[in-house]
Amino acid sequence: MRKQVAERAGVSEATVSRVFSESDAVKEKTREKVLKAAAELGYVPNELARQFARKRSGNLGVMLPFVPKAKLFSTYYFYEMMGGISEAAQQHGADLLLLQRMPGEDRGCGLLFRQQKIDGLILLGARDIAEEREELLKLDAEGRSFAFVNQRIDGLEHRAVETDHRRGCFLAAEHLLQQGWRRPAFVKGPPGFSNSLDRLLGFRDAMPDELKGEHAVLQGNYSRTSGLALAGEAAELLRSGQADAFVAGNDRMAIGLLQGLRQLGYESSRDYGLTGFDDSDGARLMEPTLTSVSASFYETGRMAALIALQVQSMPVDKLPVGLVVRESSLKRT
Amino acid sequence: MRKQVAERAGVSEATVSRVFSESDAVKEKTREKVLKAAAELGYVPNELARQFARKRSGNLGVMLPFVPKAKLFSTYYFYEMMGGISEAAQQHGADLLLLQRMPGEDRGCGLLFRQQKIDGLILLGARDIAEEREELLKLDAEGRSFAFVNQRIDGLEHRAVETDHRRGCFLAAEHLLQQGWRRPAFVKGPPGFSNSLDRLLGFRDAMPDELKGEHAVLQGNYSRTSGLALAGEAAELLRSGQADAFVAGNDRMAIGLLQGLRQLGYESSRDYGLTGFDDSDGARLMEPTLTSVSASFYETGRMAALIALQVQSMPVDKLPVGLVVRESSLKRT
DNA sequence: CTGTTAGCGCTTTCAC
DNA sequence: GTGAAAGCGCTAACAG
Repeated sequence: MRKQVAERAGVSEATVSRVFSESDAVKEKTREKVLKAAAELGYVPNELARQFARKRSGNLGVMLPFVPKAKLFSTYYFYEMMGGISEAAQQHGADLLLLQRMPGEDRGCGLLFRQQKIDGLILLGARDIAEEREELLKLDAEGRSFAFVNQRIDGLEHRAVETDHRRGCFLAAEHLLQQGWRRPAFVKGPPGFSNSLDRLLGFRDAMPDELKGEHAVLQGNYSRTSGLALAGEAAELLRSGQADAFVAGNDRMAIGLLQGLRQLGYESSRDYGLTGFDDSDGARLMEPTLTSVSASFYETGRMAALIALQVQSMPVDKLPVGLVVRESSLKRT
Repeated sequence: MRKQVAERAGVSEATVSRVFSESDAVKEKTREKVLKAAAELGYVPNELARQFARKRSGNLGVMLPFVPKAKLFSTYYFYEMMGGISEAAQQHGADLLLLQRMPGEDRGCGLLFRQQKIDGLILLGARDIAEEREELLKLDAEGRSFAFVNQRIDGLEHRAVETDHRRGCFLAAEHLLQQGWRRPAFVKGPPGFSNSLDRLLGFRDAMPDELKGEHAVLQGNYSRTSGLALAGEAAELLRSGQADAFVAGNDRMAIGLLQGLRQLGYESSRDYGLTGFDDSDGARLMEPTLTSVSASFYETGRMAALIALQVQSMPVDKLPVGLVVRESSLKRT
């Protein structure tokens, strides 16, 4: 096939290759002849062969955490992130290979590189547990090109792209206080994710000295269900006056909490203040609408892709966040 | 590398290949020797070379429609579908290559096959427009292995996996009538998608004879915003008695409509009945919760993948749907 | 600028 | 069962 193109154009196969690689300088005249011949014969270079010869698959792997039925991270988060990743990949001519971490066997990420299935990798649900940290450190030591998202792992700061979780929850808590709520409590995400802690720290940053050590912390797991389950505890805090508002670690928990508290007769904005985090679609759908913190996950994904594709190294700063004020946190007067 | 493994195991390279291909019969003894040698040297076959030699990339392409900022399809729909696709792919040893159709240039799907980037393809946002139909018919004629989802295209029935949209809306409309609502109206999805029409037909199926030609139809585009925008028209129908309930083509429009009507003073279940379609997360979040039709998009995706991977041909039936009754459609007495 | 010549790492006949 | 040898379709020196 390529041979015929070469013949037809009166050049060697190598020249055909050059034309399609767009790399080497080829005389414009020759170029045209080759392109014409190729068009006439309907020739398209075989990417697979090209990848093989170049020893680069051209694929950017995206590793999803194993999400059984429960969605580990909100679909909104996922979708936005993928959008950014996809854009960056497209811009740099990479294809996206979607990988899913399996429950038992974790087919080490390193394998994917050694198999040459991918040139770069983005990890989406990375946790800071020994097992995983070890694997990633090894990957880094091997010089693999990868990035992960919204997670801090000692020694791998150059591979992490993070939103400013801390500042986000700071803004949320500060806003509640400004609204006149007196004793915010925090609804925390699961351990294993550094952002669970970071968000709590941001919340604390906003507390006045007399509350610094005093506020309540409820433990959830970022799911709506966990928020729902915490409603009883939350109601007790409200009843006893230990809290009059909640900064939730994410929207899903906030939404669950709101729904649970409603069943117990408490209405946000009237009886308590509430904020979420992520500015997900759900925040807009709620009644009342949920005050939240927007973090550009699209940009986060784009950034991670750029790092994994080695077109850019880590930015110095965390990605910015913004408070989105809606009804749930406003104090009805 | 492979050579060393061969030497160390005292066999030829061909045998090493055989062991890792798991295909040819190799004496158990030899097999063990090779595996041992490979383990000691940390040898892993290069997938890229293997794919090249086999002339099969092992990739299942998933083509997403171009979704600028507005999400063409709900993220829920997408996520579920991907789950099913991913499961099937994993089960059959295929990797997922995520493709995104670009706005202007549609880099024909055929190219991906000719480049050998993919062995099979799933189209997620296929529309029945001339341009697209033509491309797909050509693809089919070329004998490419692909499948698309929730769309009917003449001559490509064997490549489509569909939910029973018609029955879904039939169930929804029937339920409203049983609840005592007298004049349901339909909120239709955008043209170009056969399911927009199918859902309308299902709705009609449920209408008693005297309403068959009489019911109102509002035109939306499957987005929440479009539902919101239709609230004025809907309110007018309610006011004039031309309608007292709405069967929406999907949840997003139903949610938008519910929100819009609320602003105008109409409450679902009290002032009108309402159903959605998709049983998305949002349906559960609403207040009141939204009655909807659940369609197993997970299964849809799985099915499509099996077809695209040629492990199975089209099932005779459309995938089943189920009514999920929640508050929005119940007549308050 | 262009042609020649080796491979890339694996699969796959075809003998033995 | 196993080995030898011929590619797969392209890239990448190296000459000229």
